[in-house]
Amino acid sequence: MTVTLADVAARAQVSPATVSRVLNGNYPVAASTRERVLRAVDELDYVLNGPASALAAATSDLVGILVNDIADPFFGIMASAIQAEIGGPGGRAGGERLAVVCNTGGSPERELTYLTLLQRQRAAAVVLTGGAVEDAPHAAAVAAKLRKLADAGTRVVLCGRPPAPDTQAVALTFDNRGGARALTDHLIGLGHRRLGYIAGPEERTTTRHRLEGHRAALEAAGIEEDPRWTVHGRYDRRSGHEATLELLRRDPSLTAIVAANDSVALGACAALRESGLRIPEDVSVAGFDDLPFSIDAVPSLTTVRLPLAEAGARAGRIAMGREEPPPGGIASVRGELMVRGSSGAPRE
Amino acid sequence: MTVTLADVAARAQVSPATVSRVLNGNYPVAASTRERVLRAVDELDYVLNGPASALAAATSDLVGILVNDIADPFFGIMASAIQAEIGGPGGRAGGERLAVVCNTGGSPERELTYLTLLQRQRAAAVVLTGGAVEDAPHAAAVAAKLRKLADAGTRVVLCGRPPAPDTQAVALTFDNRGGARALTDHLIGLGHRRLGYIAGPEERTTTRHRLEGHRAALEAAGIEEDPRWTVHGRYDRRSGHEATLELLRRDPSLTAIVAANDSVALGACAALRESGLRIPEDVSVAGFDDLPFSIDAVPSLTTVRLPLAEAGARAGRIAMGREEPPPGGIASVRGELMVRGSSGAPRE
DNA sequence: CATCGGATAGCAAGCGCTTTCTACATGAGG
DNA sequence: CCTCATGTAGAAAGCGCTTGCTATCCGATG
Repeated sequence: MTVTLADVAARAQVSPATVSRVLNGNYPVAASTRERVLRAVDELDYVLNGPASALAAATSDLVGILVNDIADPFFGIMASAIQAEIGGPGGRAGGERLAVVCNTGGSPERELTYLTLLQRQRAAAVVLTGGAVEDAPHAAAVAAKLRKLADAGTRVVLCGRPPAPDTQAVALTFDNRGGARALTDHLIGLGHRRLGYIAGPEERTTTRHRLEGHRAALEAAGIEEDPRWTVHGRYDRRSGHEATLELLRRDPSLTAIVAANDSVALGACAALRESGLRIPEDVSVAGFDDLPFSIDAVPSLTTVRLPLAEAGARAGRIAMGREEPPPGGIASVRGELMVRGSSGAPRE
Repeated sequence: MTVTLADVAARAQVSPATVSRVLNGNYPVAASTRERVLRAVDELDYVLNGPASALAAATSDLVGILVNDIADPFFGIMASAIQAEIGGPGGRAGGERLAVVCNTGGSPERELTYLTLLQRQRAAAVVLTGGAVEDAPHAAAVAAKLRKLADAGTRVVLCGRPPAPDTQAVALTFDNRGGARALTDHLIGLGHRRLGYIAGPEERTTTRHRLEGHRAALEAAGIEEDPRWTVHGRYDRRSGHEATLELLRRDPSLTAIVAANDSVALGACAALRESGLRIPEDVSVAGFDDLPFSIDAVPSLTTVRLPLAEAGARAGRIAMGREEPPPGGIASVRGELMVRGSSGAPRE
């Protein structure tokens, strides 16, 4: 039924070994023979059996990409960039790799399960994107897994994720703390003194780092933070909406709201408008990430641009061994403050 | 170095066959034996060799998802929904499948290459999302590939894509025509008579169907369309921006602009604002898809909601054989008109 | 003219797992 | 007491490919 290497070999009047070598192109084969084989492949419409060759060669052309939420452009952009670099179809010839995008939904268990699944597939490389969950046992489990993967020859790269100690994983970390600091500095510079902060889920590194940057800015400016000014939520619009109403309830005198990311900021904007507040005249709003839609918000969103595509591309290249890992295996990727219409001086 | 089934068998004092059966759970194994095996697996930290078992069993647990652009939430949302249903980790027990998300970038060649790659991996199922390219040779090539995949036992589902004739592929098609018709009907109902249309790339089914729906509405209302009112572009914001300026140049008297999708509509809004025009007082704008950000636009976008997540989930279930395909293998998924702030009666 | 080395091609041994078929108990039924 | 289903486990034959090693053919060399 299905055509195998042997069929092609028979048709081309050569041995299976030769066909394999023609297909893999890593062994001298006479031009005439090659052509004969290629013709046979074509005529029989032969398609290599991936699992079989992976088994025999003990390698695979699968590359895993772990994301928290593929429906979120934050991850989509990174995944797309990684994907473009791992040399899938369209990339430079030779390595035709398949990107396996795994949606963890932010769940530690699923993260682990996916890593096992990728280990099972003997993935050529794995890229983990986005913040990590801050839970010691889980972090240890992940580190152990990553170590095992590395041992098995899988290259591991972290993109937008803090380094994993005791691991050979290369880390391209976003400077969330620095970006948040710059953002809040900007608001303080405009004259704001009462700033609400809508943080992400409690246990994530990204959440903590951004919050720390924010607080560092407050502290540097001698502003004492009111505990009521911080609300935790998810990284989505809805959460921003709810959190904003909550902040407004707790302290109606806030003049600025800093959000965990752009989606949250958009939700905040909506809530403010519904509350009859103008942006930025009554309340300034700031986001984080600078996703494509941020510039289209009205007013356009002041935020911190993270070079998602660039970082993803770099992670992809490193995963493919096409670029040297940064010294020490760790690089910090900085964000850039984008001042736009949603931030202004506080009223009066 | 790496632990194999045989090692586990030795440790558990059983034959490899038994270990395999315990792991696959499709053959009676005495409880005590099972436990012994499981313990050995645990102690040795054994991980099944995916390629090997795929080869031996002639099946794989990979599911391919083809998308045009994973960075676009339109596809991200569908991919996410499909993924959730194919029973990856977190899904109901048993089938732990890996979703292979392939980014075609809208390129026919890459689409074909990816299909071959998935065929090579002996994918369990393949879901193709988004519109198809309207090019006879290419369509034929894809159809041939799909046929071959189906022959090899791979289930093929089209999600948000027109049916592929002569193929066993199940199709969940979006009623783009109907949605577009409803949308333009709405605008005409508001009193608009001069409507610009920013279409997607020429050769795509989605583009054509939406445009046809739009024109059908015009015709039904007895409005003769001016060729200058249609501009083609890409499905992104940038394109919407440029196309809008072009439309305005061609006919400044337009009172409404219908966009190929929400991103394009957002670009259109930006261009209009920059041109000093108010929305919807001076010009109404409408999008398509109802992506999450559409409701946050200011004014919020009138658009056609496509049940992306629902369709994706259904496609995923069908791909897994967990839901009956629709009768005839074809189902039309309707959109829903969402009237919001960006559309209003024309001026004067 | 015998010999040698380079270029090609083939042989055959796996890679690690699944699965059919067979073997062996064991307790039930006659 | 013997025969038989019934329930479990093992032996072994692949699955389709890669690759180290060997064999062969040739023109080049001494």
